Amino acid sequence: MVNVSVWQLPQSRSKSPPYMSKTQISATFEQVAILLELDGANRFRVIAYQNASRALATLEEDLFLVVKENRITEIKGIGKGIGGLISEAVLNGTWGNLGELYSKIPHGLIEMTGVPSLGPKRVRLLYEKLKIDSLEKLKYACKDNQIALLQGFGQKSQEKYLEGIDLLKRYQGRNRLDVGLAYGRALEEKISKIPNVVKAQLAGSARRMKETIGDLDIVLAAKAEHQDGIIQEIMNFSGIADIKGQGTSKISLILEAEMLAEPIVNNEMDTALLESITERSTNATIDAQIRIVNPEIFPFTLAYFTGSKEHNIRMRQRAIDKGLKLNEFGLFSQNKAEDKISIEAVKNTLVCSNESQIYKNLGMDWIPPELREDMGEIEAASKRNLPKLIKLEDLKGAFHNHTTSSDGAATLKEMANYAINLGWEYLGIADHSESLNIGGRQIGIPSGEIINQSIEIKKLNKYFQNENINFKIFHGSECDILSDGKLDYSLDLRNSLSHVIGSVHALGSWKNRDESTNTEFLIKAIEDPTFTILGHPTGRILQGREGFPVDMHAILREMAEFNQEGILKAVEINASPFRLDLDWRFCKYAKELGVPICINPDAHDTQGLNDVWYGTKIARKGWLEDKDVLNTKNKSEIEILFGK
DNA sequence: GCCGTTTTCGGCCCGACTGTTTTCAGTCG
Repeated sequence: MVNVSVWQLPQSRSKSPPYMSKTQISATFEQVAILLELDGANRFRVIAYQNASRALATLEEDLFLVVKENRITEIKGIGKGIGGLISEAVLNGTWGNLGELYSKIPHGLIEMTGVPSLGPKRVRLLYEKLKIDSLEKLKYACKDNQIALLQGFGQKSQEKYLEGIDLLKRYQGRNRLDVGLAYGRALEEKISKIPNVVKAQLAGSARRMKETIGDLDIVLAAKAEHQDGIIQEIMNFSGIADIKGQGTSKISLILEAEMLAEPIVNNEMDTALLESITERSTNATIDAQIRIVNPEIFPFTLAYFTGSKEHNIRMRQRAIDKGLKLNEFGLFSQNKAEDKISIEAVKNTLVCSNESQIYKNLGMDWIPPELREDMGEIEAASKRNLPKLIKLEDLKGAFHNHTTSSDGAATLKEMANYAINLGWEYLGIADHSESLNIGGRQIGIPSGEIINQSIEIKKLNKYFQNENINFKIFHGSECDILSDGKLDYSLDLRNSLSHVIGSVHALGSWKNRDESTNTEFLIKAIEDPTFTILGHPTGRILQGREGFPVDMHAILREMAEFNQEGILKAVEINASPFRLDLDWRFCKYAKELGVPICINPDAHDTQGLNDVWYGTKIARKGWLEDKDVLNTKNKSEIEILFGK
């Protein structure tokens, strides 16, 4: 979850405790886990740091408070050792003896583990035996035939590493959800068309709708006698950059852009997904794993490879508690499963023809894939208490959209017509405010000109009324939150609008300040009486740039207080697949606090309105139901809320 | 390094595939 880019221990800029934020400590522990692995540490110690990192990232409470009250080891996954480190980081701003680990491991080893089939153990061995501590040195050693001569290595490993170094340059790491889905659906469809394929379905993080996708997992069901032939057909697909591995039950491929050559025909997906395909650099690649199983095993394999890993661990534990054993081949009674692993064991499985029966056998409701992150869904499904997740059809409009008056490509009228065709009851227009400049060019609407937009909107609304069209345009603004937390435009102007979406655009000063200062300024903006919705709360661009540091839990708590007093302060899920900000991990907390969430496409053209598809998926991932989302309300309800 | 209603030790999810071995360790998901 944490983007690891700088390999050093954070230094505090604060003059008094808390010296470190939970985000900083969480990111540090993720790095520590990697360094420990390279150091040859016990693998469970590595896992302990990974778990602690995750526990901190999902901690809703104020960390400083937890540390002060000596409750740090009450958090599951944090014991005496790691708890001590956390307290020290928060109260003193120091990191115990972690500094030793950081200076001991050459950081070049980290990028070496990125080479396919080269892991921490072998990287360490290469470093110890040949003093290789960078990709360059590795490349040289391969060409110089040094690797093949090493004990435990050979000619094939050497060739693989050399190839891997080149592939690494084309590999972009994770991919945005839209890009991952485009590749995933393309491969899924191609495989489905092969004769004798009973079923092929995308699993993994793409099925769980994670905001970024590492690699693709596809589960393929076919009768045993057809499997070899099908594997051969897949290997002959165009658009395969490399074959990483191939067995009787699994193929591991690297896909390249040619995979997308044939258009996807899929009635569920919208144009936004198809558009994303063309935006993709043609030289980039994505990894894909295909599992081939007999049809009766399919639901188990699908569930297993949908994950997440954390969800699966809990599921297996639950099976054990019930005297059963769950794996990717079936659900067995413990005694019958003895000594029978893998495909042989299937003869003893409890028959489940779909995923829902697997959950049922474990005394649970079927869990939608988006929720399978071990964020409380196991408990909820056991108590038959899962949320009734929001659907795309529940949306009645959206509030954050642009027109040609600022940096949009479509006119007010074009945007409105498209929204009407989507079946919406309203469209909120929120063009940029006066201060927004990009590259010296003014993007936002000058305060003197906003009246023109207002007149045009009133005219259109009158027309809709006269023609008996149940549709209204709400005139808002995406108003810049300036670096000191003040809002752009005059108070009078903001008061004249139906809604004010406060967004940070000039990220510079926000990225250079610490978390608590940013949180303070953002709260100041939210407190402004004209402020309605917080736009793209951190300013992140997925796979592009990190957002500015801010304590989102604290922000949401602040917004909750206003809502308790009946004053609307909502937070947006920016539905653009480039952003998906608010992060879904905060949605459940917002929901529990009663802070309304708004799924906003931030559309800059008519097609952009379709991005609410992604926003809805992310909202589902964040446990949201229709009642938690502001833009599921109908037109008249919104008129009352906005007072316009 | 964490955890505990078989609790202070001995587990911690586990199977496929690969290459280098001649029975297995490392990597990956």
